[in-house]
Amino acid sequence: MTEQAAAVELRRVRKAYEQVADQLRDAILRGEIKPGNRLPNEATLSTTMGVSRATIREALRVLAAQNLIRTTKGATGGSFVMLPTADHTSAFLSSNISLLSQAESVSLDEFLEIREYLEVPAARLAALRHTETELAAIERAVPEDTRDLGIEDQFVYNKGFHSAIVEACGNTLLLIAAQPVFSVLQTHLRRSTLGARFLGQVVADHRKIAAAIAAGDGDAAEEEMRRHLHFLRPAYRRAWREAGERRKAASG
Amino acid sequence: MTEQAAAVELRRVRKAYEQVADQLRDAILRGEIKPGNRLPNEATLSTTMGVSRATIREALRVLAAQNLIRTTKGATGGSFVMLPTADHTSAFLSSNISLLSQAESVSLDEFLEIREYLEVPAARLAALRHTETELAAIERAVPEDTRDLGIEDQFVYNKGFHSAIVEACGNTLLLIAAQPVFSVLQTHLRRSTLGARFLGQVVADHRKIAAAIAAGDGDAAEEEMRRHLHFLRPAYRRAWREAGERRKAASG
DNA sequence: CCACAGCTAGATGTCAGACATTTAGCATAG
DNA sequence: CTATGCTAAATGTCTGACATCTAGCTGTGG
Repeated sequence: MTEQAAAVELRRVRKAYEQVADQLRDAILRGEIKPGNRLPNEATLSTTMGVSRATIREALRVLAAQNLIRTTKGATGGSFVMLPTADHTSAFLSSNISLLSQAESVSLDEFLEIREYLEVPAARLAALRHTETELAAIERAVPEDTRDLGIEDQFVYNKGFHSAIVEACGNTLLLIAAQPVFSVLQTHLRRSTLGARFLGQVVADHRKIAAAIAAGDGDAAEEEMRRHLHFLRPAYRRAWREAGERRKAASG
Repeated sequence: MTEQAAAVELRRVRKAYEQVADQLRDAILRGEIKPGNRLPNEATLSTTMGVSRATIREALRVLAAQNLIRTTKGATGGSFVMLPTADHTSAFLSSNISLLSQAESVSLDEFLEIREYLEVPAARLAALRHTETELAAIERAVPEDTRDLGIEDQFVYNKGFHSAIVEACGNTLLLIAAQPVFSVLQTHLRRSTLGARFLGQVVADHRKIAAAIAAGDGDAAEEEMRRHLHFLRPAYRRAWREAGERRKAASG
């Protein structure tokens, strides 16, 4: 038997760059290196940790991809600890759930469902807590007249409107969660063809929601947003179905 | 003057490894390389993209950090496209919002607020849609008798209970969003001291919620969960305040 | 015919050293 | 005083070599 050695408590070898990344990440997470501080330069890290500069660099790329550091060139350059922003987090989340949806491990209903759980409260909170600036942004995101707008412009307004609301709700976490959901839904809708009637109704809904928010009427904002989201559902279902067919055609 | 060249439309140089990472990411996101497929090996990528292997490797580390690929050694090894799982996404989100909270750019109220928006609907959905297995998991996560449980055990049950519910709600996106919020709140609570009365009430609440879910009563589950979360608030506020003081003491 | 040890090919992991490039600040000439 | 150019310090990139891991093949003894 060769298995007697099993008692010696052996772990899988962790790759050197993973260990380096882990150590640095822990130091950052524990606050030993604070946001804005510079890490030791690559040569120093290399000698103190006993690995080559190439290994150090691979570890730094990992941390950079996680938005924990940012690296710049030049005499005053180096790797600086950075706080991940809401935008970073949203962007990452967005690409991840986009992949999940592509792989059909998340259904359209799940997207629609959680969107309602996030944006309906967001509309209420926006009505109750919005600042002047935020309200102005919301109203600016509703076009005056839709007739001379191209389809692309409509999408821009659309995105701007929903962004403005979740930003006005005063809850960063809600913002982080809601943006990616909306963004994934939109990329699907974008490939579908939409009628003028539909687009007109969207703008009309937006106008009603904006009015409720401006009036500070949380109940109305909530209700209008809920109706709006329900109104959108058939369009999303159609777009989703079409996307599924495209995918099937491409792979078959 | 040396500024006349401004007309030539120059862009900031993107680092080579970023360009490589972007190209590969796009190919993956567009579905040109499907989950499970293997990327060309590093040497091949190196020659076809016209950069050194070191550069390729740095790009691969970036993609790996974003859970888009996984790299293994050996003859049949290489870099394989991988679907990010809900767990991966949750874990990343968790570390990001943990940092945001440390930096005090997200307040406790925001955490409590969004937790309610996520877990209250989750309780309702769990009541309406749970499977046998999921219900069993929920009930297993409520201890029969709390008297012989250590504080650590209570935390384990606690975490298990909330996990079981969001898993039973049948919405992966809700799961992805709710887990990190809960997890960050718990790490704060864990460093606080909690009385036996408090812990007893927590278990009693959990039992009521579990009963409502078992009965398939969505309204009751929703209401009990809301009451439970409101009951918890003072404890979180105290824990959060203590954490703030600890931080201040450490830095001052 | 089977089990097993060892070999081998193919891939990633790591190292060392060199050179290129960028950037800020300093020194210097006009 | 200003503009120019030099220099130091850091990251960015390349090259080539060697180490290590892993699956599968291969040959051999039972």
